[in-house]
Amino acid sequence: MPAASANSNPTPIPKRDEILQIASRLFYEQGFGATGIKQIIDEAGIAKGTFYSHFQSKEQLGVAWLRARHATWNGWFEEAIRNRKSAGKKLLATFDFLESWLADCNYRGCAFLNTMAETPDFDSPMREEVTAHKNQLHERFQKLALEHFADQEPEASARQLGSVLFLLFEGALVETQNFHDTWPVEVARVQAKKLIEQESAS
Amino acid sequence: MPAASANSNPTPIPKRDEILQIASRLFYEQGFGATGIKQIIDEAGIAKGTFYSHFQSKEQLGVAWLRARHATWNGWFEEAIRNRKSAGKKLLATFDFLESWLADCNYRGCAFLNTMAETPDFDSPMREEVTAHKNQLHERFQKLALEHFADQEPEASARQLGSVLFLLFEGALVETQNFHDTWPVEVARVQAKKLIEQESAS
Amino acid sequence: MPAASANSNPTPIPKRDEILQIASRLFYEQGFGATGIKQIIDEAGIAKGTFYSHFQSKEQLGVAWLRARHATWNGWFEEAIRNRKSAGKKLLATFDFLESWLADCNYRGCAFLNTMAETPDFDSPMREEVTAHKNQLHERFQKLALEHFADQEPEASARQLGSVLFLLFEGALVETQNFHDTWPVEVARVQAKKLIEQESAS
Amino acid sequence: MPAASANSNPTPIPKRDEILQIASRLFYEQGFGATGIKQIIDEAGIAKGTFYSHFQSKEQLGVAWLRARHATWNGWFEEAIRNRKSAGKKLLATFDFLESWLADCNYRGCAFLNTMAETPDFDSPMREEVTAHKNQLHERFQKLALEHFADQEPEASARQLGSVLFLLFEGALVETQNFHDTWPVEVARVQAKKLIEQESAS
DNA sequence: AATGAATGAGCCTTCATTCAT
DNA sequence: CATGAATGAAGGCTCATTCAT
Repeated sequence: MPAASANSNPTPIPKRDEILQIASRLFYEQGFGATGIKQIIDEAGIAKGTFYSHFQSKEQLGVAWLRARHATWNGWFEEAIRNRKSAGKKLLATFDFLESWLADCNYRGCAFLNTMAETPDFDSPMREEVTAHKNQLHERFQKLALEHFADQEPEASARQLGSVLFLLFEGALVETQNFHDTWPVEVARVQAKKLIEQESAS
Repeated sequence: MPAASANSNPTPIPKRDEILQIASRLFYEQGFGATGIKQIIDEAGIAKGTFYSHFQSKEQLGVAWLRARHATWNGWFEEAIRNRKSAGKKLLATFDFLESWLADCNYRGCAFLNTMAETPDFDSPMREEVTAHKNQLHERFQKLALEHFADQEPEASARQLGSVLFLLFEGALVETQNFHDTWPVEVARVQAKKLIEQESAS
Repeated sequence: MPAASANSNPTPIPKRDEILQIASRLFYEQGFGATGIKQIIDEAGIAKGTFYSHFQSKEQLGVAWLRARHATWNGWFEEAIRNRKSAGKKLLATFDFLESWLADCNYRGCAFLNTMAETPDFDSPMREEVTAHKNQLHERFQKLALEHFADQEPEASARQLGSVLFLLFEGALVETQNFHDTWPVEVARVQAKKLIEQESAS
Repeated sequence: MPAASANSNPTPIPKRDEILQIASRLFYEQGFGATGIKQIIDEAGIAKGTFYSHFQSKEQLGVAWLRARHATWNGWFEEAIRNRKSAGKKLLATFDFLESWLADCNYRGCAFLNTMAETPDFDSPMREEVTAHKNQLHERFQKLALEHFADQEPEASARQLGSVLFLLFEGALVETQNFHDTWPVEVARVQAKKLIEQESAS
């Protein structure tokens, strides 16, 4: 037995993370409400009590899921636009990212919007995560828009364009999920290109 | 007893309709999954068996709900744009309607998109109702766009604009629900106006 | 098959009553809190849901138990004093009853006081049953005392004696349960006799 | 580090005592069965294992609670009668003490009788504490009665009176807890006075 | 001593559906 | 058509206790 790092467990994933990982998959694929604690602990191979020693409640697990998802998804998003040379190119690239991500996730769509749909209470902890996530995404679009339109448009106008691109992004996301077809992304991208380039040209 | 209007029975509301009406309210406010049969029959004041003599299953009730909702919501939509004198005006009016409807429903949003979010199976009966509803709405936007842009744009371009307006509508809908604030509708309306009028001007 | 009353089921005990009967035994023997719904339904041979179609909640079952117990126990009490020729004799007979009942129930004591002990919340539905039961028992002692002392004592004094006999009864009950020995009943009876007869003599 | 009082450790409260103190409050207020280990360790700010290194089991903690409670309550009792000049006065003073104590504890009543009620097994360790406590209290009443009635009554008669006063005390205790009203103490005190003084007079 | 993850049986309650009446 | 008792799996969560660290 030379070292613990040899074969089987190179730091065997802290149990809490394993639970979160399994739950994340199930919440995303089936929905938060449709996923029971039992399924999570069965797939994790642990006892009920073990689960509750790691998470106060199912809702707290839901919050942890959305927080982790926020980091993960933002990572994908930023990575996808990182190499683009300008803010305009980055804005356009978001729609390429949208298309490939939605195909990859089998059109299950946005974990946050799906959660919002089954969480009517606006003040619930999970809804706060949803709002925070979308707020940040909206701000990201605005920041890119401000950068791109800075020298040709007044700030208010640039902000409006950032919001429009955000809404096109969200609309395309939701309708691609709905139709299981990426035509909405294509439509949005075409319009986005027009907005981004036309303004430059005028 | 020749006619139902004869004596004892002023046909108040057929029981099936009453159940559907109550269920519709609950499904919309709380979500389909979060609403139990028990609550429905309790509020309707009927027995379990009575419910199942009217509806095969909860899912069938869900389908009936979405079908009725489709008719109702489309009625609101058409009514809201009926008086506008041109297709362009009608397209713009859809955003006014969106704003007032979302405020009226306490930002609970779209019954169809909410249902989609908690129904991962694309082939399920309820998802079919969702897809059908959004398909028709999209076609409505295209039809109006074709009418409005008919003489100044090629058909493909008009269709693209119809789809863009649809995506702006859907994006604004979803984000107004999310933020409990109508700024997204305002953003979408401003852009919609630009698209509708600018094209006319160019 | 001549009649349903022949052999097996002469009105087979309504299921609700059977549940109540089983639960009553378990609540009394083990305590309300220490008895789980599972044990009740297992002994009744029914499903969880069946239980909940008969009783709203465990607490409601508890209330039903105490109400039934009130009727049963009062029946025993009244039966035990029924044949005595005078109010004084009846008052004395309550202590004979107390002794034989406590031995019969294996010194498990009073269902109501036991329930009170594990129900700190004074306003809870089960506590209300306890208070009502003891109130009525107290009033029974007072009524007998008024009858017995009517012509030799002012009313207030007769009431005081009724209450004293009630407290002796309750004290003896509780301490016989505690010690698993009926000496407290004996002590109480001797004192009761003195109070009942001495007053007559003075 | 010769003595524990040296530097860092002003020995605030030994941890075991702190646990016991917290548990005592919770057991008394909520009942033994209704109080979970988790609540105790949470309020004590310690870990599960720490708890079990101080107490073998919940039941052993229960025993420790009752032993400590015995000492505490007896202290209150003795303190309350200490200044009275005679055994007769002391006997009477027990009812004054009863009244003020029951009001102070918010009518939660006697920890021992409450525990008895939820502990059907007569031979269990906790029941032994209950029996021991009540035995000693009964003996205390007898001792005072013997002292008070010594020269006017035969011993057996004095003992009987001691037991009667004990039963009145217990009955008043239990019914004051039940009714959340001290009338039972008042009734018992009036009778006690009569017994104590009348015998002296006869 | 002290930690807190792990256990597994148990808590009370609700689920959608069926079926004998 | 209507009733509501019956099902059995599942819901989220707590229980007292153990044990490797």
